[in-house]
Amino acid sequence: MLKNYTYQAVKGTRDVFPVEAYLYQRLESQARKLLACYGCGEIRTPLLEHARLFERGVGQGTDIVNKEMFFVPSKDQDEDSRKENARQMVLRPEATASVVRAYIEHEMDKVSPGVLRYYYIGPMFRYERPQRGRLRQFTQIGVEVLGSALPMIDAEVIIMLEDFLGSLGLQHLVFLLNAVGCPECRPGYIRKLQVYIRGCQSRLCGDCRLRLDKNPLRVFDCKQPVCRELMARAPVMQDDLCADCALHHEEVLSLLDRAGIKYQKDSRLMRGLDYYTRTVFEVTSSDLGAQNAVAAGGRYDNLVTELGGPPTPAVGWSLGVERILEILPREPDKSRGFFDIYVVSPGADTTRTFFKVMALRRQGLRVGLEHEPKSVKAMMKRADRWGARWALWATSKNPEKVEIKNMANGEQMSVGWEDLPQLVGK
RNA sequence: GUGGGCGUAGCUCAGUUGGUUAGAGUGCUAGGUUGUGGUCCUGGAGGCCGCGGGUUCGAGUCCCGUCGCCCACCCCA
Repeated sequence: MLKNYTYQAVKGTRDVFPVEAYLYQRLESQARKLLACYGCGEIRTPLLEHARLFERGVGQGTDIVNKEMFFVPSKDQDEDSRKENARQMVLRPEATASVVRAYIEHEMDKVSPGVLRYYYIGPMFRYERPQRGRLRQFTQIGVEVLGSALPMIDAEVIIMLEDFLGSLGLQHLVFLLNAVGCPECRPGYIRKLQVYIRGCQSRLCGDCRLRLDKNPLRVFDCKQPVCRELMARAPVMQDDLCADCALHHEEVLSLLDRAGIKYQKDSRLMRGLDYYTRTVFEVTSSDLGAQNAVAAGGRYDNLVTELGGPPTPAVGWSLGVERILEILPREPDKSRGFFDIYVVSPGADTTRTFFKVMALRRQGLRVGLEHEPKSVKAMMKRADRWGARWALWATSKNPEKVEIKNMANGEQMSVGWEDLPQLVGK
């Protein structure tokens, strides 16, 4: 809107002002509280990682590393090597690989033997075309549990997620579950699937013909009616699970049943990341647009060795904070209660009032004070808009006393400055 | 990367087949109420109609370009 140059937020990023930031804070503190009950400790890994980590960890064939990474050129490269080396660092597109990297790098299996439970909260970056429910910078809350292959851990992690989503009072959620096998049984299944798909290749859409060789499992995700219909009769992984995977899956299901978790088995559910084994799951919401996944996760028993660590089975999930916020029931009054006290008239001695207010703030009261006040009427309006609980007048006659009005019921009284903390205190 | 839609007060949007001074609601502001908010009434401020070019006597309106936003595909949280 300015003449020549306008500064605006980078595409796919958003500014969050206090009213909305408050919603983030509440969601995050709820998550921290609940996850701590499950024994998860917070882990903070850098937003910057080497591209190699995700190429190896998430997988070369995935969109996330193929076309969605934000590359960060580093400063100390000379011009000649810049082009090549520019691919070295990226803003993290997800955090599982980072957590595993940190786990291996710090030899946590030796530092703290046993099952380790971590959670993280923070921004992720993916270079995608923005749309509803899809930002280039978005926030994830995630959990990673390392060190156990027991089905009970799968169940625990899933219950944790269910518990959290349930505590938010979200409606219209669907919990999808699948088993995707392991290196023992998956390759055989994929060959079988390819044979089936090849059989009806001519009827598939163009995209799916390409997927056939690159990643046949993705054909299950296709939304074309023709492909869906054909894939409805395709062989499913579940019938080809090896004995261990089948048993594991059964036990997870039985635990979830006993926990009273409602889920749908979905043999078409294929996570888009290469590292998943055995249990995968996804929570979707019909209140969102096309990007309807609220949370997703699964078991990744081979990722730690893949990244050079000791054999360490693991499970985890992550959820999209912005997507949660979008479907969270909105409260009508957003900025209610921002101030405990709002000064509508500083009186004759404004400096004195200034320091009185400072003293109240040091005692933990949230006090609003305008240094260039308008008419009292206007100030009252502001006090109301901020949702202040009390409006305050400093009186010129008696500087030790103030007039104070309860904004909720209109009652007004005269008290000393020193009485305020007790009167107003929560 | 591919489609489709949309850019007009801070915000949500009207704006006739091109026509002279671009509107409403909300918000902001001042007053009605000589320190008192949430209702009501009255006044005021606030717009190069995204940007650039073209057609025309005349463009918010038509054409071209460009930038931006949104939605969908793809993919995912």
